Amino acid sequence: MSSSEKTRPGLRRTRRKESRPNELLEAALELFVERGFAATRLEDVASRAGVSKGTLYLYFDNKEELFKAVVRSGILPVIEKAEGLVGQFRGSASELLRSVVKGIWSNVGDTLLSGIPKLIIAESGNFPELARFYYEEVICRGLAVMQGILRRGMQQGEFRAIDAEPTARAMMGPVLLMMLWQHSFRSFENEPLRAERYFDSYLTLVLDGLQRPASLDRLP
Amino acid sequence: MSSSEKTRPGLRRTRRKESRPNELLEAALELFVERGFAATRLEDVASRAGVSKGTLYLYFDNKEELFKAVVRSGILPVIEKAEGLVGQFRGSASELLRSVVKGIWSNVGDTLLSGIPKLIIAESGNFPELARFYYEEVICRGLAVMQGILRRGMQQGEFRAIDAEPTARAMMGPVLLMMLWQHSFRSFENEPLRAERYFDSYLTLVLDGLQRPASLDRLP
DNA sequence: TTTTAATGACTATCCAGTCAGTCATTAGTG
DNA sequence: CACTAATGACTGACTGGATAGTCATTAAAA
Repeated sequence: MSSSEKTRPGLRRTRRKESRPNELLEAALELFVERGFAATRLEDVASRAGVSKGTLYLYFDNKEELFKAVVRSGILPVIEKAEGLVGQFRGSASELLRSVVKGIWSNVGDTLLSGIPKLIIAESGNFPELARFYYEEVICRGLAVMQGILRRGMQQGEFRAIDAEPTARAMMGPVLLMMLWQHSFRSFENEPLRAERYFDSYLTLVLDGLQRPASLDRLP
Repeated sequence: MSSSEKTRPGLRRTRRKESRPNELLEAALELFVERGFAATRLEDVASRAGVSKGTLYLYFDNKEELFKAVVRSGILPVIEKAEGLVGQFRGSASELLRSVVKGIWSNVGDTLLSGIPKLIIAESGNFPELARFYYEEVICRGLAVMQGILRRGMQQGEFRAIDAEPTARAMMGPVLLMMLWQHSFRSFENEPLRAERYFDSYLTLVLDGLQRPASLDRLP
């Protein structure tokens, strides 16, 4: 369960004040996602970033602050990007939904950042302030984006009248599931389900639904 | 972060060999879900169950075995129940889907057991064998149940032709999301979204889809 | 030469797991 | 039925190992 990390090759004791924080954040994200907050040793984080433990403490006050910095620095840029995309989009709500879902996947899901939701879920009990931060700055804003798409579709007569708030939340479920899957079960699958096939099915499901339209019964 | 648990009122040192394991399992589930595996102190588990730490070791070999027992004992009965329900159900696939989703919610989601998925997700990196067990005995069987419903609906001409494998997985997303939500974000909501409204919207979404049927355009 | 980034040995604490001893219960005896 | 011996469920102080966080020292850069 615990073993010291390999030291990244390179000169020891070089002074690189500017790049240390990001390197430490990346190493910390990797290990926190893999092992969780409590089970991650700061010595391993440091050595994965190619420095000693003392150096880590030059840049972060303590383990908890490092953890918060990992979450904050990783996730805010993404949500801002998504909000921008929706604001400037011209086209049908269905197309917008498609491109937002695929955008989330390519910017987060397919990335180390997909581990952040896992971390927040795992540690929400131990870091309620952090969970609240994530709730307000990521989840609420993310759900607002999704609700905006649904409302736009309804206004344009493209979508049925649905209850936007719970529907938006439900629609994030399959996206979250795929992110968590990456980190928990992907290695057990014989042939991992490709993201493209998954999201195509998901989009077909929510756009067209399962039930055959009654009118089809009249055809031969 | 760590404080000793309140001792449950009652006589100390009563001999209750039969009921200890379940009481310990329940206390352990509560604390593991709240704090995660590594951050849970066995002394707290024991004291929440009203015994001393030594007693815990009479019934479980070590912390890891306790953790595995929590997962195994909590989740297997549920999946077996779901499989039974599907086997004997007579009625439309839509009705079956409704009753399976609501059954999962009332038997797991609304229960402490909803913390088990959270635990597995959080600790899959530290307990790969346990994650594999869960993958094979719960997830695969659960997805098979869902695929069975979809295939039944397609055979009966009730559902469109869809790609059952990824669709089944996507359909579990909103259910999982709601379970995780309970444990991570519910306390932050001003007025928590009621499960009934959520699942009604979810079922409407997947059964009817978002897009208005073209035929509606002909109506006034 | 001065400044300061980087180091790693050190300390203080925390907790999983142990075990010698305690006492509630019950089987055995008169 | 009353009394005692034997059992084993239960306890909690203790130990050994691990690791978060510190700080005097080292050496790269300016």
